[in-house]
Amino acid sequence: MENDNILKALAHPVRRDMLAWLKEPEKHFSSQEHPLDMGICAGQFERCGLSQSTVSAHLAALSAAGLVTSRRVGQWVFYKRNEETIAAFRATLSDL
Amino acid sequence: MENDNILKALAHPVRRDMLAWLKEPEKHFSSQEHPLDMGICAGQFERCGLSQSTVSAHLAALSAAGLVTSRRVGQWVFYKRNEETIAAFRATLSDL
DNA sequence: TCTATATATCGCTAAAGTCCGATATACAGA
DNA sequence: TCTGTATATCGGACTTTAGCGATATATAGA
Repeated sequence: MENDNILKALAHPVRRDMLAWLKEPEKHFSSQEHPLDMGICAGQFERCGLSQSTVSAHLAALSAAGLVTSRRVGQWVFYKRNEETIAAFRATLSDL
Repeated sequence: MENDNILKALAHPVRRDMLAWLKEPEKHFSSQEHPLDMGICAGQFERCGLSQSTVSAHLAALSAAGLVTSRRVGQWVFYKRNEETIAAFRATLSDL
């Protein structure tokens, strides 16, 4: 659990938005065809206005930091928050 | 209270070290000539191994983020943690 | 096997961040 | 006013990050 990757990942507003959206899927991704409890598929995040390749890179950064998990199902990749890592990170910030 | 500046400031290991050192001044800055409760003067942070100008820039980043306060006394500038901002930031991270 | 869709990766450019030495500014004290 | 010390700012080199379009890969379905 390296805090450095996490803090670098959080140092970008788009990635923070993505994490925040994932916190309330039913609120932000009701348009998704797939059931929300599978996670949110990557394409949904293009709503941030950036290109597909850039969105993919942001998701990869969140994933590398351990802030989200991903799972491929068919042609889609579904993302979910990784609450364990997030909670652990928050705990380390208690003694910031 | 701009979270963006704070997270960007925290996204650098040297600046996190600086903040951590300031948490226990007696532990890390016992060599300082001035009383520790005035704060820690900028030069003390050059122990990180970076140049004076770079250290000054890092301190400026921390200050711009509101994570530290600074006070000039004579030719020195003393830095202290800004616990209010830090606590408020930690609170916002509760709903990360 | 062919086509269509979703995602990842590549190659590139632009912008931002990091670092340094040199210089400027602020202050103290002679 | 002059000198010495502490800190800040400037200018430039270098690295990293962010963004894009194009292409590659993975999968589904005909």
